[in-house]
Amino acid sequence: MEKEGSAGKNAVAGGAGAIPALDTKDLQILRLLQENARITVREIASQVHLSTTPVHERIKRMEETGVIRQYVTLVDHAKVKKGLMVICYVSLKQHNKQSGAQFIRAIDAMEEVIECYNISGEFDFMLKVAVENMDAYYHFHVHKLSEIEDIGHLQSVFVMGIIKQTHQLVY
Amino acid sequence: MEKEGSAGKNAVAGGAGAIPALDTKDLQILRLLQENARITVREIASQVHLSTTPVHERIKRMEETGVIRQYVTLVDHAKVKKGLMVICYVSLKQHNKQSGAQFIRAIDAMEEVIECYNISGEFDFMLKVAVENMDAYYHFHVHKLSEIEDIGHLQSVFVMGIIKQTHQLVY
DNA sequence: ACTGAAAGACACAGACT
DNA sequence: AGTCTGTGTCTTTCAGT
Repeated sequence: MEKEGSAGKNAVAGGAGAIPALDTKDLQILRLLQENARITVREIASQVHLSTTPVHERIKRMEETGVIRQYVTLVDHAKVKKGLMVICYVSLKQHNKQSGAQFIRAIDAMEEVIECYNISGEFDFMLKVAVENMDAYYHFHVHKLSEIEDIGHLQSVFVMGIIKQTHQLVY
Repeated sequence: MEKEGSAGKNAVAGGAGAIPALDTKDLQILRLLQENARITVREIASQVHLSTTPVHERIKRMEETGVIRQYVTLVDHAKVKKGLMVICYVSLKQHNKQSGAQFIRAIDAMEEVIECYNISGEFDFMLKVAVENMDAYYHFHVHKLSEIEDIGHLQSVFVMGIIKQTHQLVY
C-alpha cells in the first residue's frame, strides 16, 4: 500500500534524464505547501513524520525538477481595485504565425489580462481579465483589445460570482 | 507624486471600521510577495528601503485585513498528472435556490473542478476542470457532471495551449 | 535515504527616537 | 511610523547510521 523500496522512486520514470516519480511523502509535502506556501519545513516534517533534512531535500528536488513552479501570494481582488473579472473570447481574422505571435505579444504586455489560453471551438483564445469596474473594462475592451491587429470577433462573459477557486491539484 | 503625510493611510477609507488604504510601500511589498511568497522579510526590507519591523507589521496588517488572502504553491499541472484543462459551461434547468445550492455543493466536492464562476450569458456557470487526460475528462463529464440533478446544457471548450498565466494583480 | 546536531540566518518583540 | 537590538526559532549543512 505504501511500500517504498530503494528502487521506488526511479522505477516508474521514462527515458534517460527522467524526473523521478513522486512518492507518498512527496505528495504529502505538496499538499501542505499548496495550502500554505509559508509553512515551515519543521512543521511539514512533524506532519509527515520525518526530520527536517529529508523534507528540505525533497522540496529542493521538486523545485529543481519543476514540480513546484512558484510560491505565490494571493491577493483579494476587490481590495486592490480589481473587483471585476471578465472572460473574453477572441478570434483572429487570419491564422498565420505572424498574427498569432503579434496577438500574444500584445496580450503579454497587458496587465489586465491575467490568463490567456488557446482554445478549441469557434474562438481562438480565451482571456481572463481583471479590472476595477465596468468603466475600466470598457476602456480595456475598446482602447486596448480592439486595437490589436487582425482581431476578428470579440465576446465578453462577465463573472457575477465566484463559487469556487482553488490551486490544489494534488490530493 | 508619492507624498505620504501622516493622514495618508486613513484619509481615503470609507466607513467606521474601514480598512486603511494601501500606500506605496504596501504595494511594493505586495509586488514582491506576489512573485515569491517565500521571500524573507529581510529581503523585502532591503528592497523597499525599510527595516524589518515595519515590513513585518505591514504584512501582518495586510493578512489581518484580508488584503493578503493566502500563500500558495503552484505545481506543474502535467507533472502531477493534471495535464488536461477544460473549460466547461453549465446551464441549469431550473433557476431556484434549491437547484443552485445543490449544484454548488456538488461542484465543491469535485476535486477536478478548480474554478467555478457564476456568469452572464446563455449559460449559468463556467467551470475550469483539471484532469490527467481525455479519458479522465470523459469519465468526469459523463459520470460526475451529468449526474448532478437539474443540469440543463453542457458545453466543453478544451485548452490547447497556455499563453499567459499570472497571479500578479498589483503592479 | 534517514537521524541528530550544530552554525548561521531569520522572525518577532521590546525599548527607544 | 520608523530604527536598532536581542532572543528564540528556523533553515540548512555536515557527520554518522
